[in-house]
Amino acid sequence: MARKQGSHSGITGPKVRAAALRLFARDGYAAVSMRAIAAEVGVQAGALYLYTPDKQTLLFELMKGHLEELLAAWAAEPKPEGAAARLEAFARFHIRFHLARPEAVFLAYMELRNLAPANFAAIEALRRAYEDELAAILRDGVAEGVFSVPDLRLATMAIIAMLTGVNTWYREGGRLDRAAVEAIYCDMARRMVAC
Amino acid sequence: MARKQGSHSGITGPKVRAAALRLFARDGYAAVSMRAIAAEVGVQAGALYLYTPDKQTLLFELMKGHLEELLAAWAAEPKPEGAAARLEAFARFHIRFHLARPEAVFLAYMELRNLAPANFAAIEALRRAYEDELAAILRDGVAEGVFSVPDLRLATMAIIAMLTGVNTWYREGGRLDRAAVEAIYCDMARRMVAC
DNA sequence: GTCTATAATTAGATAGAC
DNA sequence: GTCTATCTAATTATAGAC
Repeated sequence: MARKQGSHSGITGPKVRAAALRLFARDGYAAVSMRAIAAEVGVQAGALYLYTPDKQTLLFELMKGHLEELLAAWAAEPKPEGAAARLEAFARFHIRFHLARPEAVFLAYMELRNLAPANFAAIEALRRAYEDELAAILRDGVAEGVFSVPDLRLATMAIIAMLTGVNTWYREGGRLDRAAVEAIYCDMARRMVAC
Repeated sequence: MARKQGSHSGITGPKVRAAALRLFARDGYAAVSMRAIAAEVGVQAGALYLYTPDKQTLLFELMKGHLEELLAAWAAEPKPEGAAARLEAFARFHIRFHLARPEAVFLAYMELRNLAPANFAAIEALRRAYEDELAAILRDGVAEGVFSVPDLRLATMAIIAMLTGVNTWYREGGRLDRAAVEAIYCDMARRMVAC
């Protein structure tokens, strides 16, 4: 019987996370067995527990990693002068970042209910921090007199929902490329809050 | 041993669907066992199979029923003259209908991947029919010269994503009541497509 | 670091009593 | 119409060999 043994080490950990992300996104956390993840990686189920204490932690680490990467990437973006330009930068960044990792985005939205309470709280805090970035841009725009926003929090939620919605229908090789989609959504976001 | 027997008939069927809806929405289709549904109804697992051939059909019927109800309710709405007024009617209807049944809405968005292929196709057709209702309003508005829409399909998806997003954050007894939320989102939708 | 084997539990669905 | 009992298969996680 073929028995793979020896040192593949150093890469199995990332492979486990990649396989879990792919399968969780495709079939849902509850529907994916540890055996299925192991098969995707090419090891036996027992070996997974060298890389994660349990299935729940695997899910949490994936979601946490995604949101931390999102916040870090936005922090690293150049921030132009003026709220209008910063809103455009945010909209374009959001679409670009989210279209580049559809599986992680899907997971972060769909599997919140499968998080243990403490893990859920941590994820919600990260999400809220990201929303606050957009809220700050809108607040600045109102202060500058370039935006008209009836309700700051609702406008924030509306724009994020609108932008994230791209992931539900965008397909590579479709009618519009990413740049065109970015431009059109940018325009719609600007209109929503323009004076 | 207490053994409930006799004719509770005529109400168990609806109770099964209601229990399945509640549990599927809360825990996810894959995480809910037939035993859990039975316990919620107050019967044993075997009894469920008098009301559904299997778990998959139970999910499909819930989603199909929700979307058919959505289409029928919109068809029954009064349609004012003019695309601008019809857009307002659509936005208000969408928020009102969706906030009234958060569990069914959640299910219809989250459990698409757990549908068998044929069932998925049927659900997608119903969803597309609903999207087409909004697309027709936007097209009429462009023809009337009251809307400016860079891309009809993207504007349709953007408005629906924005409106449906209300369900993710709205809580009864929160800062704004439903009427206020309707009004603000209506305003944002109008701005998005206004000339 | 990975395997095999296994414990303890639970799943969807069916059969037959009442 | 519902219950009890059961079949078959799959689940998470652990123990110990190598």
